[in-house]
Order: sequence, then C-alpha cells, then structure tokens
Amino acid sequence: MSDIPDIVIGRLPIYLRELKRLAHEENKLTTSSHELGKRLGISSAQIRKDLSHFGEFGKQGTGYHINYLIEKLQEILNLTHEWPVVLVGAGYLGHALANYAGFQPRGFSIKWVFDSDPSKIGGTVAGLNIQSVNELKSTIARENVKMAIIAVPVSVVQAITDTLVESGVKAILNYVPVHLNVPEDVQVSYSDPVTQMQRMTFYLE
Amino acid sequence: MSDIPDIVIGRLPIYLRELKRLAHEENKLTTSSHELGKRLGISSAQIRKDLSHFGEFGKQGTGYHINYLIEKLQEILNLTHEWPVVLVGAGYLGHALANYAGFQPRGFSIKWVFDSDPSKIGGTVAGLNIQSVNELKSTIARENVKMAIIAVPVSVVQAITDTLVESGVKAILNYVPVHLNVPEDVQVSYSDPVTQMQRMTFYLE
DNA sequence: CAAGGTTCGTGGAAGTTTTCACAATTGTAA
DNA sequence: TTACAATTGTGAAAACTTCCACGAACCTTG
Repeated sequence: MSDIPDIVIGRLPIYLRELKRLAHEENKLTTSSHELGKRLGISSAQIRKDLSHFGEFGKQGTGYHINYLIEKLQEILNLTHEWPVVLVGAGYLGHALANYAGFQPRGFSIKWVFDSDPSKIGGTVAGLNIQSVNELKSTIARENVKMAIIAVPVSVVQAITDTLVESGVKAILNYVPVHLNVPEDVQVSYSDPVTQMQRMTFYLE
Repeated sequence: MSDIPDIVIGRLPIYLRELKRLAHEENKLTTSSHELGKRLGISSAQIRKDLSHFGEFGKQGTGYHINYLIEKLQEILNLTHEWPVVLVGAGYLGHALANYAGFQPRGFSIKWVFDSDPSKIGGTVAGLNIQSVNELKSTIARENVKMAIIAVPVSVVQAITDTLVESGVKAILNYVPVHLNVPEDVQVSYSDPVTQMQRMTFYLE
C-alpha cells in the first residue's frame, strides 16, 4: 500500500476545505504555507512537508496557486468523481445527515436510506425512500457502493456493519459510540460527541 | 498545566466507554489490558502505559476491577458531576443533538437551545425552549456554563464563537466545517463528516 | 506450600512526527 | 540589471509516541 503517513492524509481534507474558503469567500488566487498555516493553527513547515509527499505544487517567492492546489488535492484524495453513499438509520441523526447540504459540493451524495423500523420503512427522508435493511445487501452489491454512514442503535451496529462489509462496502463513517470490528481493508471513521466532550472536560477547572 | 500527552487523554474516554460496555452488557467484573486492547484494536502495552500516567489501578495476575477503573477514569476526566451544555443552532442537526439520549448517562446535559431564526425562536426542541441568540451571553454568564455545541451556518460561526468565548465558555464542540479562532485556554473539538469521508477515500480503489 | 500460569507497571529501544534552518528560486522595484 | 524580500522544498535534529520485554506480584491447583 501507500507509505504516506495516515496523519498526513488526515490533514489534506483540512487544507482542501480552507483553500476552497480562500478561493470562494475571499476571492484569492494565491496563498502561502504561512498564510494557510496561520488560518488553521498549523505550522507552515508542516504544510510544506505534507504537500511534498505528493509533488511540488508551489513556487518559491510566490506560494501556491489556490485553484491548482485544490485540484491536486482532490486528485490525491480520489475526489475527482462523486461518491454515492448508503445511509443506515433514519432517526433524528439520519434525518440531519440526509438533509445536510454539505456533502454534494465536497464529493459525496447520500443516495439510499435504510432502517429496520417497520413504521419508518416506506416513508421519506430528504426526498429519499426509506427502505428495509433486508434490501441493504442487494442494493450495495447491485450499485457497487463503497461508502456507508451508520446511525443506528448500539445493539444492532455490529450486525449492520457485518452486512455492509459482506456486501462490499470499504469505508464506514460510524456515529454509534462503539468500536467496530472490520477486516483490515475496510476503513472506519468514528464520530461520538460524548467522547469528544469527555476529552475536553479533562482540561476544565 | 498538565504534562500528560493530549493523545493519551484522547484515549481515556474510549477506554471508559468500553469498560462500561463490559460492565453493563457483558456483566463482567474484571478485565485485563489484553482483553480491553483486543476489543478496541489497541495494544495492551499502550493501555497499561496510558493508565500508568495516573496511578496504579490494576493488579498483577488479575487485571483491573472494572467498576473501580471506571470510577478512576471519571475522576481523571472531571466527570464526577454532570456538565450543563449550551446548544447553538436548532436545525436538523441541532434537533438530533437535543434529542440524543446518549449525553445524560455519560456526564452531559443540553440545557439551553439558541437560534437566530425568528421563525424558530419560541418553538420547542426536545422539551427545551428555543431562545434568541441575543440572550446567549446573559444566560451563559448567569448559569456559569462552560461547554457549548455549535451547529449553525458557516457564515455566523466565528461570531457565535466569539460571543461564547466572551461569555466564559471554555470548551466547544464544533459541527461547522470551519476552523475556529479562540484563545489558548479554550478547547475546541471538530466534527465534520465530509473531512472524515475524504480521508477515507484516499485509501479506496 | 510450591509450581505454573497470568498480568501489571515500566525503563529503554524503536519508530513516527514535527520543527528547524537554509540553499534555491521567484517576483518587485529602483 | 541588480539588490532585496518572500517563499518553497528538504535533510537533519528534536520531540513525541508506541512497542518490547522483563521483574515483580498475584491467583489457582494439586
């Protein structure tokens, strides 16, 4: 596989996000590692070092052409086409995610929503039909879906995960506060507000 | 301040979460660094080293008494009392957060909800009155609130943050996909689903 | 009670990440 | 054209994090 540190990969989307902001909200054409770093609280040396793993994108004396760097980062991160995403769980959080307008402009689109609650199946979220989890497997296989977001109760999350993995999903964003067991070739990213808050309370008072 | 690495602090809530799971769902009384590590995908040595920063909580040959370790971790993380939390933003995500049942049992409680949309102010979310952001400052000061969750549009997030900081908030969980500028003594934690997904797509195909 | 198996806590080695600091390149202005 | 200021890319140093491996402690069983 790739020998580029995962921690470096993790910063690229942050750079990309801020570069787009510079381009669209501040109408800038160029920037420097120093300016970008100052805006993000990251050292300029780190930004240069991170980018140097992938090529030479800047010019001495001038800095980086923003749109060019955006394009390069999108290529590196495999964002040159839109990724279709499966959402499992149509509770409050599922609704929020399905209705979130921030996915599409940044490379993702939730295209299917599943739930196991009979009272929800057949209903609609953000214009999408809520389907039974029984159809999860066939849909993923048929549509060759690689990414999923999980927002279901703790009790069923590992079973849902197993189904996703069996069906061919390779990347999961998990909103359920539980560690998932998956094969090595499947990416998992976690989002648990409580864990994040508990980390911060350590530093309070 | 503390000389314990932040990366260690970040793992403690994960340990705590899994320990509670072992206690409540599997009815176990003791565990070992090996067992805990296997369940979390973390090496046993790392768990032992992490805990050793704070004291000696285990026994050779036996391992850790789960309830004792839970209590100790809660003390370390300042979770011995419930933290009241302000929520700013009553959109889809705000609703999901306000209704989330996972805060209370783990040390937090959203007690106030604010929004700037006049059509929302006066309404209700999860039994809480939606108040105008104009009252944010006075509420935080009066109630001595230290923690906030932000789920507002990008365009206003820095202004809201400035108000929170001025009012005395010291820890912010930010769901808006933007880096926040805050003084050194204010903690910020970020949650941006797109950033997380973009990190994963690097490894796909 | 002794032997054998388990597990902790930890010093130091190994590995990883960040920072430093400088040659080289570019643009600007006199 | 030349001097000067800005900025990159990078090798090496410094800082940080993880892992190894072992003595000591503890439990169980015969």
